[in-house]
Amino acid sequence: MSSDNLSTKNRILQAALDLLETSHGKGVRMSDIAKRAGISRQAVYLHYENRAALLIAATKYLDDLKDSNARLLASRTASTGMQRLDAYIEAWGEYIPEIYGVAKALMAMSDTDEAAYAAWDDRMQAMREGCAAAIEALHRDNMLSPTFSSEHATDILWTQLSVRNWEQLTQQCGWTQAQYIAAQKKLAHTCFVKA
Amino acid sequence: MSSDNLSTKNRILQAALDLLETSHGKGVRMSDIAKRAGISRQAVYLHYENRAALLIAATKYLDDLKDSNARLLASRTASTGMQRLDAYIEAWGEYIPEIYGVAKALMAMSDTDEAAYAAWDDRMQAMREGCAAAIEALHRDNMLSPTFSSEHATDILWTQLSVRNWEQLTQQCGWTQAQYIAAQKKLAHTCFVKA
DNA sequence: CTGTCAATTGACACGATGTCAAGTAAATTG
DNA sequence: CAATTTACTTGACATCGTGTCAATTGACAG
Repeated sequence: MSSDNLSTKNRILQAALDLLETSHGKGVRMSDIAKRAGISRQAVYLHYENRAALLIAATKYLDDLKDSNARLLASRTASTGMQRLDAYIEAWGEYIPEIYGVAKALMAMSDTDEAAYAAWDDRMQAMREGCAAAIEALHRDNMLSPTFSSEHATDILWTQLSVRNWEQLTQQCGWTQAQYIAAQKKLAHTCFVKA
Repeated sequence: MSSDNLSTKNRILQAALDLLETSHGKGVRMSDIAKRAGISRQAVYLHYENRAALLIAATKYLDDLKDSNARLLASRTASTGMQRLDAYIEAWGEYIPEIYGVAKALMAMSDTDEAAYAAWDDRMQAMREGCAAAIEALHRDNMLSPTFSSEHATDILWTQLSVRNWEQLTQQCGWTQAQYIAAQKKLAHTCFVKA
């Protein structure tokens, strides 16, 4: 409860985030995190039950640091549906590289750890809400293309904006971040905006 | 070299495939595979160097079983670019659920095992060739929309048809296989075919 | 001075992969 | 038929990472 306690807890989270960012989420062990936080491996467990809990806490900590909610909600203030769609694609798209390391680690853990899966799924459902809101805004403007239902359009946009897709396009295909954002906007217009 | 040897090797692969299919690639241990193949855990290593090698062999074995190459190449015989695009989306789309289990396991291993990564990457590059060929066919028919370059269109189609996206749309969004195929075709038409 | 709290150290269990040596049983070969 | 080879078995053991436990230390607070 003391501020020392808080400080150690945060030092652990910061250590985890540093390591996950530089290693792209791969091969970061509890002992590595402890070493970087300047404490013993066992002491980490005084603050976090297990690896999954630590990773989950790290993503929440990162959200606060980067003020992600504010950034994503900002897109909701756009006046037209199209502006709103663009703003959301940009806000989320610029956010992905900042969470990529932790996200990768959390996704990898999701395969084996129930809690990690739930935590990641929760975030992705929140992200889906943003997609649904953007599609809904288009619909209200009577600008939603009849090609797909609102429901299907949301599913497609949600999938299109996944972290895995960002990874593939930027890491494997060699797109720059700017190309990624521009292409996703163009793609969404082509698919969802009435001609 | 004897047919007994071959038979055991194949029994191991078949056991692995059976288990991976029913468990969706999660939590299949060497001992599980051995048990199902009816041999001791250690004996598996007489046939396959390690888990990664076994998984890689299993995907190749599955390809042969399902005659995947023939099915994917068949799309190349379509006369128009659009037919070719549709045929490829359908052939690959129908193939995904058949390899899903092994694919999931191989993708999970790719995080830690270099050889597994190389094997999976190799398959994905081959899949990308198919996408590139379909886009190229559209281009030759002068039916490729000017929205994206051939290169970018290939990247987008390749990403759109990823196993992860299939997984998200069918498992998380609850799409049926038929809905998935239909939507992917519609999506590709909207994005890549000249209006 | 005494208790509490954060952290340390060393030891250890577990699960999974992978290795090694010795042994067996059946088929193959001289 | 006897010797050898082949495929496999068994049991033991190393390694790595996670997670736990008990005993100890050092600081700080009442």
